[in-house]
Amino acid sequence: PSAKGGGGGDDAGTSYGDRWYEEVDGSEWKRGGVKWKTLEHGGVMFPPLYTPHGKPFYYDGAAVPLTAEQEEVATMFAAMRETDYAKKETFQKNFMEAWRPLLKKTDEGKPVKKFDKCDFSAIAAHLEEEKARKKEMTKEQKAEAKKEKDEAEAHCVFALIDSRKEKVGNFRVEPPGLFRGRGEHPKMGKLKARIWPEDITINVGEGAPVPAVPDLGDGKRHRWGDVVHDNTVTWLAKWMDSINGDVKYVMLAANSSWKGMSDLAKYEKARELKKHIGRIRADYMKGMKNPDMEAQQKAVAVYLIDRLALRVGNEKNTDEEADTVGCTSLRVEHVFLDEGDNKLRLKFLGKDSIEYDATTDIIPEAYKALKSFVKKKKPGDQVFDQVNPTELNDYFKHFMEGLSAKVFRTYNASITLDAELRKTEQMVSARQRAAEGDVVALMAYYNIANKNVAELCNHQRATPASHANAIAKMDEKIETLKAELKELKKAGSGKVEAMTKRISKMEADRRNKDETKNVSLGTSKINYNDPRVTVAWCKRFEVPIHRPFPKTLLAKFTWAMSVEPDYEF
DNA sequence: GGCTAGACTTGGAACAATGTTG
DNA sequence: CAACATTGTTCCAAGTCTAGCC
Repeated sequence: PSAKGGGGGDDAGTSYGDRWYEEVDGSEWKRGGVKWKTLEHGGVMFPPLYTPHGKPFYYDGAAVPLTAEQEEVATMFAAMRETDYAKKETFQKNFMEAWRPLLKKTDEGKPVKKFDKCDFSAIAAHLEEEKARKKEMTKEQKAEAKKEKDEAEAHCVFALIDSRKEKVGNFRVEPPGLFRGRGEHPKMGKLKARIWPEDITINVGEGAPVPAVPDLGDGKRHRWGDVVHDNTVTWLAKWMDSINGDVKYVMLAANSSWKGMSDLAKYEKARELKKHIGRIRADYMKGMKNPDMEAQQKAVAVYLIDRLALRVGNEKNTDEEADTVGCTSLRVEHVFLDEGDNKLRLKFLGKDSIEYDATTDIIPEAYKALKSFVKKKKPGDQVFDQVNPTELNDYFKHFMEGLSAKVFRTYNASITLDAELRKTEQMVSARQRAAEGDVVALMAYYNIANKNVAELCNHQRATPASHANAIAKMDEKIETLKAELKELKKAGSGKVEAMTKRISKMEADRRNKDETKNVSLGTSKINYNDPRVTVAWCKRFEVPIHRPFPKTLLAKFTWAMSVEPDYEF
């Protein structure tokens, strides 16, 4: 039970209204603290039960009749036939292993065992047809279908929490399917089981009505697995995932007050780090000179987390999960120290199996220390064998309450954005403003600042499918404009200057598009950049807030809108 | 103390809606 | 107005981190 700070009486901190951000400052948002007094909601929506299509499946050239249960899983695979997953051996193997027990129930004499002899093409063709039929629906039909869906879900969309109406995020229970792990995930292709009401725990206020168990259409009367009244958590429902055994939660949407308060608390914590970062940096500089190996490793690990914005790198089980690493789990094979004096190259797969590959100038002390850490070790050995995330996070607590490794990422991202945006006057020329218009020129610069943060955090994406095409089109356009320019020059036209500008703008756009083809800008905007930095900047430069923050982000960040123009992270 | 269940944030891709263009 | 591109939303996987168990 957390006492409300700032004179709110001895009640738990849940008495704020819709505009909670005018009343609280984020400091009362505590893990394990009381989150609500009353909680009422409509429960969850289940995916429809499987309807068999009866299309044939062939094994070794012959049609094999499938039961509904068998066909359902075959159809899951058929739907993924053209994806990269379906071509991977691990996926095929896990899929067959999941499918076999179902097939076993009926196959006599002609067991379906070898993946290579399976032919899903008729089922795949059927799925294509269905897709085409859906596409051919008229506008009216589509609208009608959407209306029906919305009506069926309406009771789940909002929750009533301490008299506030709050949007629920993911009230749809995940449908069964073939697990799509990222990277080389050992479990890819396994069957993710269907979730039934009996698997679900509902969390609801003590006096509130328990949400009705929906009729699934299977003629059975279902019940919730459990109903609890836990006011120290923010989830409305949960169930256990059959792939990894971890818990999946139904929580509120990003624009809810709970997420907002938590967000505010997160950024305030990161700002708090500003006051302590000097001491922390001084301490790791000292630590690198400490003859004790453990002290040295801790110092260098913190240095990398701070300067390279690495994640802490918790332990992973490579039999059950993809082999990815973070700072403390780096292995010798990921570290290259032969790229020049005091140059560190790190090449490893991080979260989501996204590759980190960058060479950074580091301080000589860290370079020297790293050399000693990898000495006499095998490629598969840990670089930081004497430190682990728990120890690091305990150590951080000596400097600041609540400080943990991830705070450094938030801190570095937000402070970078703030610093970059402070250079706006110098970076956006009057000429550019005149040529492109103020808002366009300013937003181009904002996006560069945003891109710098994304690169700091190594937020990458696959090149969009349309990229090459789009670039080719732009090139073509540039060529035409250049030809036009030539004509204008020849004619001694007054439009030469305007055309030159137009071309350079176009070329800048092209360059920008190409340079950001592999950069994912959204993640830093949504999770790392203190929104108040952006809001204040918009106010200072008279940029409409919807330019950097489209509708959903605006809703997510309502708490940040009233910040003063001179706000500093 | 070490371990892990549990809760919550972070993450890219897939999908849907909307905007642009020919 | 269809085809395509872009932007916005949903999905659900994959991290972090600590309370509380032994």
